[in-house]
Amino acid sequence: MNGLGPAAGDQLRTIVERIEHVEEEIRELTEAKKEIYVEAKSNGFDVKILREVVSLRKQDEKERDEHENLLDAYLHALSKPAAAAKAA
Amino acid sequence: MNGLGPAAGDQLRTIVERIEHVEEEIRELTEAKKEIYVEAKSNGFDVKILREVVSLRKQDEKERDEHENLLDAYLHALSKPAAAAKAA
Amino acid sequence: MNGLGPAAGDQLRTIVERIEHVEEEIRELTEAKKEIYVEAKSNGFDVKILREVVSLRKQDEKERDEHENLLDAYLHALSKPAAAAKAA
Amino acid sequence: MNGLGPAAGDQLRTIVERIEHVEEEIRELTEAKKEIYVEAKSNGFDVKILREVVSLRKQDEKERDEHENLLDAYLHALSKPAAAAKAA
DNA sequence: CACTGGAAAATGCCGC
DNA sequence: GCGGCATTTTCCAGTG
Repeated sequence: MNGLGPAAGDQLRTIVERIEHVEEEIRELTEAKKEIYVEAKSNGFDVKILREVVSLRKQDEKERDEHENLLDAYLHALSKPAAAAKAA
Repeated sequence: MNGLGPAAGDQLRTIVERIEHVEEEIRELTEAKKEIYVEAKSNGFDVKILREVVSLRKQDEKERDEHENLLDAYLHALSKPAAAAKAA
Repeated sequence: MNGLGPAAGDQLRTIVERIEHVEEEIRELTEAKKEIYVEAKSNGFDVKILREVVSLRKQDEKERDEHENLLDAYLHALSKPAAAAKAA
Repeated sequence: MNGLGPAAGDQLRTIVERIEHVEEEIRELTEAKKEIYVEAKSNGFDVKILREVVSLRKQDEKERDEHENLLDAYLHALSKPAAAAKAA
């Protein structure tokens, strides 16, 4: 016995194919992204700076989220009756 | 002067938006992929092995052989008692 | 009242300091480990394979066999044309 | 030929042993850390809160660092003559 | 084409 | 003992 049921082969094939399909789409989009950068470059943009801008916008967002999380964590810890208050 | 033409701002905005859109699609597909694995798991498949299967199908035979040869060489070198591991 | 005794603050401080101290030691060792790999690499070793060797030595034979059997079962199920993959 | 020099076996063994030694030390420290938490718990502390405290102290530090980094990044991007300023 | 940093995956730990 | 979470490890795109 191997832990697989009777019709496992078919199911397995379906699953693997679905995964491979999704991965193929991801690869295509990654390629598309690369091409956008190439096109931008050919229009005179500095690719490095461009990446930096995109990255900063992501980080800004993340920063904002983390702030909220941190705040929540503190509030949560403080709402606990005991040890948290001592620690503050 | 900065080396960019007059409507560079608009162009820049468009570019950044296109990139962010593509990245969003990639995120969604990555999420979809994760869900396929979760679903597979709930159907009794071993996710780790499943990933290994998908990964193996990506490598062509030659690469696989090369990898195994290299790994064998290391293991063999390790099993030798002393400095007898000549580069055969 | 919070369920902690009077000198809980001191105790807490001590505990937190001990934990942070241990974590610092772990960080240092992790760093040392990284350096060993870097050194090995600069001596011409393939780091990826090296990691694989170390990892293989961790698994005992039994686990390795079980893993291979399971992997074989999956690959076998995949190679079958239809739903013939009975749980043997 | 396999990419390994003549005395590779000895060198390899030494490297692997050093790595395994460091990993053993890390395991011991990780164990020690776990025991500190167990001990704390037996002294009436809430382990979950304790972890939260340790983690918050780490995050606080990181947050401060990241703030500086983010600020630096912006300043850096702005000091670039062209595209960055448009993006601001 | 080797290095680096950031994303994805594996592992280990905790509470149910 | 299983699923979710945090930590660690591995992988890969991007850069010089």
